[in-house]
Amino acid sequence: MPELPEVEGVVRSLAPVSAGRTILSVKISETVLSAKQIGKEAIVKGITSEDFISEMAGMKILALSRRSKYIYFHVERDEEPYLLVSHLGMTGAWFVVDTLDDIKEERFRRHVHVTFEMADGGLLVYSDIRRFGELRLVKAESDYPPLLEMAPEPFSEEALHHFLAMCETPKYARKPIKEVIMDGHVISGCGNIYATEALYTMKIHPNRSAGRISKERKIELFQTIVDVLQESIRAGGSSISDYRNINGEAGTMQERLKMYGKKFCPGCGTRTKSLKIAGRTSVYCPSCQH
DNA sequence: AGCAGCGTCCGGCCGC
DNA sequence: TGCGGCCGGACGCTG
Repeated sequence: MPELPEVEGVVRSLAPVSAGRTILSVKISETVLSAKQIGKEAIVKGITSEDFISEMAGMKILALSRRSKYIYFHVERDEEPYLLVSHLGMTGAWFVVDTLDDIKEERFRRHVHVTFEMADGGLLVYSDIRRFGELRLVKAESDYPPLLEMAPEPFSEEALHHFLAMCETPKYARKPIKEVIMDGHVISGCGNIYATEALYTMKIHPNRSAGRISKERKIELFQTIVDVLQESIRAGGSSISDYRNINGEAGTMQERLKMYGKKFCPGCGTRTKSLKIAGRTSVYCPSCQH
């Protein structure tokens, strides 16, 4: 389940082996081709398969960056810049290999959906077991408004003020704090794992209304989220279920998690509880979190 | 106009 | 061993 730290790890490992290379041609899996043919938006979004294939041919990858949980491939063709935006969804993964057989893990090898054949011979491969991910080619972020509506990067200077201001709007003030911090319009890149961890560290019940937390505590909560995201980046991300970086390496952050997926509170030993908030499982300690 | 709530995209896994 | 139900980021649509 890639959240910001996992996506950061992908960008860091993918950039050095893909930047500077040129895409010769593109292959899309039969699964995706037929899904798109019957009108579904399958992985390659906002464009027909044929157009994606012809648009991507000849693209040179200039650089990679991360924005929230999105990977941005900065590309150009005939000196015209484009952005190839990649979201990993639940189970997306990138590989740089010579042949598909080099993808060692069978479950990824079985679900290869987009293969970019590079001019220098290698392959840049997108695999996605559940197909919740997406690839979207745009001229610029403004071509796809949701990209402009994302909260600032959590490590940027304006992120804290953005968070505090959003908490005070009528839309968010009465919502559960967990729903608020997981909303990409409020904080970028904080998914279920890190929201769960930060609320546990802060001893805040996930269902508490955002408006019923003092400004001081909200500032501390924000800093806790930033800290846990940075700790996870340093640890190479959390390898829960299907996340690997492009070298097939698993991160170690999952070993440092204190509440996500736990049956008992590591602090007091109380059996944890779980409730649904905004459709997502939210684990907490009923004794420590209020 | 803006928002809440639901549908959508799926394979894997769990429990019966 | 077979199978129905559940899970989940984030957008898009509906009412």
